[in-house]
Amino acid sequence: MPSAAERESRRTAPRAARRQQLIDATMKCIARKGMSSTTLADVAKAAGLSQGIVNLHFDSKDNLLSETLRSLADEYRAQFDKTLERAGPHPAEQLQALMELDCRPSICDRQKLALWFAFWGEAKSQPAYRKICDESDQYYDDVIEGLCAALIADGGYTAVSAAAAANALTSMTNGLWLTCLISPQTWDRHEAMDAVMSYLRSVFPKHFS
Amino acid sequence: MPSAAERESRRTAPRAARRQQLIDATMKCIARKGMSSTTLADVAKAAGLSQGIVNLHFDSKDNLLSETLRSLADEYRAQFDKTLERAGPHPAEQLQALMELDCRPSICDRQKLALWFAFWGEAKSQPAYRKICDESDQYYDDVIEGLCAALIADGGYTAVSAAAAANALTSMTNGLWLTCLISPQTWDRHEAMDAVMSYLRSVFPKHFS
Amino acid sequence: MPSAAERESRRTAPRAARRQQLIDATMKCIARKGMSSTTLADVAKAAGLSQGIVNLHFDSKDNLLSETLRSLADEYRAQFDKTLERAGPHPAEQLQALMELDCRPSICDRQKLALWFAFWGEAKSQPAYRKICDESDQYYDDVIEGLCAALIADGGYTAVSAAAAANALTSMTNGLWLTCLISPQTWDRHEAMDAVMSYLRSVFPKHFS
Amino acid sequence: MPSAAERESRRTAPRAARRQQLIDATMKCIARKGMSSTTLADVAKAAGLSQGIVNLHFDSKDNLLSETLRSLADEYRAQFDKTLERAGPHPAEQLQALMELDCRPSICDRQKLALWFAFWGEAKSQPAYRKICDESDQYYDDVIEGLCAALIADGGYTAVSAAAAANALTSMTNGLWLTCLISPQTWDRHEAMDAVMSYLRSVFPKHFS
DNA sequence: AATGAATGAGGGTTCATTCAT
DNA sequence: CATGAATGAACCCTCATTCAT
Repeated sequence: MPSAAERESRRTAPRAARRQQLIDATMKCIARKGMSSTTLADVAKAAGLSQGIVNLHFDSKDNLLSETLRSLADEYRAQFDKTLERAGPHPAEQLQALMELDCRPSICDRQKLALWFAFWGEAKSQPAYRKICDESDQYYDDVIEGLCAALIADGGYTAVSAAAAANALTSMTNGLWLTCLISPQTWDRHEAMDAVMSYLRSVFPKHFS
Repeated sequence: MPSAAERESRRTAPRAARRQQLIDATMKCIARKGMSSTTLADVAKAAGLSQGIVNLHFDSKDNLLSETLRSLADEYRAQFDKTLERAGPHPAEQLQALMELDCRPSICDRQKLALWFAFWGEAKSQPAYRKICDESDQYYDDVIEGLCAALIADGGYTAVSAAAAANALTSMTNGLWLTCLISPQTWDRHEAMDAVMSYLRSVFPKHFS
Repeated sequence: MPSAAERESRRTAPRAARRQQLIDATMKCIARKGMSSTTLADVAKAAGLSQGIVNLHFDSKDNLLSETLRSLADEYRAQFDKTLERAGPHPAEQLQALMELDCRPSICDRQKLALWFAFWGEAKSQPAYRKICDESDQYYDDVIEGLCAALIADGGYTAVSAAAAANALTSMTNGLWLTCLISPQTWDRHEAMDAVMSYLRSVFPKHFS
Repeated sequence: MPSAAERESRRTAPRAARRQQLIDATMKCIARKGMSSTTLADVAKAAGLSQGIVNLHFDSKDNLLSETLRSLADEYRAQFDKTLERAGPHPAEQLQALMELDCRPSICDRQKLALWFAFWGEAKSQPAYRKICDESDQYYDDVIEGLCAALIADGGYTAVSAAAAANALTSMTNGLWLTCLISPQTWDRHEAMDAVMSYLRSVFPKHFS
């Protein structure tokens, strides 16, 4: 006889699993067909489930999409934090590791990027999306600006402020993603990383030789 | 009484004028409601015309959207070329002028950016959009890489290739646009320009003091 | 200076010509695309004229279609009467001539038959069509029944009434048209005429050896 | 409580039942309003169901119409075969039974005939319709020609070929239907049958006294 | 008399949502 | 929980009709 905890988990764990299964299916559909062509029927079929399943678990399509974006954002954040944690202790190492993360295939593949841009494309008119993105972005900016500030303090650089450097770096990775999405055939992972490193070398020459 | 030329234009020009009127209305709608919520009825109403007008002039919604993107791209290109032409003769001046263009209100306002991101969001699944974007992007890359190459040759810089610099610069402006779209309250035109200039100063110190 | 009659004809004759031109175009369209797919734009284009022309000359589509049917019916009637007139004096000759008319290419071609069946297909729900058809049909039946009666009187046939024979004959030609329309590849003009003649020979053996 | 078979049929049979229900509604609408005035909204309302139901079960209006014609053709064929089967063993009996079938109210009523002519009216421009009609017609022709051949062999008739007789007979019934549709007030079931019998008596006098 | 741009009602179709099973 | 048939609002698109030129 299952314990109360077991019963609880048996009731909730599958529920969470179903939700994730549907979110995964949603991601696949949006990446493949685009946001405006993705229907709940597509999602259900991609998940191998029945028509009404989405409304059962997410109440509405809007909600499913928001949760999908949140899942996408959480996934990125987890990788961000793990990368930061596993990098060496020095700010330069950490900064480089974060830049490399954004060029790594697990982040920078057209499937994933299509998702990000799909949501960004609706962000202006969907405050809910903007809010989800904004929360994390704020955090990333703070972290990167902190790392830049540490390098500036350490190296005695005077040509650039921490804010400007952080701004430039995060913009650069976002912009590189766009090229990867629009012109995949001219895009090259190493050239992208080169561009970022060229900035780091120029701005923080003592740390990135 | 209209001249022959006027009479001629009255028969032909209105056609182009109507199309532009509808494209403008489409832009307004997409910026306001998002791509997936924009209906032909919205567009017609925004243009102050009747339901069937769009299909009369564009045959299909798909075509209207493609033409809208093309118009958006043409408009940017016109500004790009004009900026290049009006800038001083020196590559450094031209490069800075182009970077400033991307931060200027006529380009970098949330209305316009929402449009760009709306189309980029569908680009993966709509090859037609990708193609339109790609054509111009190729050209911009070539121009900017050429300017960077000129600076490198002139200044004897060795730390960076022209390709990497161009890549970094265009990515940066694209990325700055995203911040402007997503986090308008934390976005600042001068900080954005600062970030770009910090890169130029670092990479081409002799030209951007 | 034109006389009143000339002025009149100048004003009306072109008008009649335009109407016939549009009716001809309508026939072509219905035969080619079917009644339910024929639009006024199709008709105007087939006539080499402009969009609004039909409503100018016929007020409405319904009216154009009715007039087209009337024109079709008139054309058949003219041929019917001419055939009757040109046939020899004997009822048997006249009857055979009329039967041959219905198998002649000028009547029995798929283009024309498609028109007839298109109107018959709408006849149940369009009393106007039924009325137009009915008027002539009445007349044809009378003529043919009269000829049959003459033959019966002349030949002393007792096996069949004039009404039944007329009924059988007109039905047969109508039915042969259907085969021509539906199964054109198995249809043969001479076999069709054979079938009709087989009836005439059997019923009126003294007249059709 | 439903048996397993009933439960099974409740999941599958309703699907076929719904389709037939919609086909019946379509027939009613076409007979009443004509083919070109029949909308899916009409059909749905006639079936007592909702707007989207037709596309749910038939995917498109075109498909619904084709299936309706097929149903109409199948229904006729079933009656044809049943008539053949229930008639006596002699070819003459069978032939007469088939001719009587075509004059029987279950076949030859204006509702049904309106349907047939509606489809024939579009047959020229809709090969799909022509194909459906053609298939069965081929079969009917073969059967009737076979019966005529048997009679000719049996009676030693020389005046007519089996093909011509079959051709004449089927044409006649089709033609009689047209009169029933167009001139219902002058149409008489017995006169129609008389016309057919007059042919049979004349051509096959030994079998139809 | 003729044009053809414009209208807007109404068509077929899609799809988020509901609900009986 | 899950299904999938059913709904009906709203979409894109067509087209008969109007009207300024």
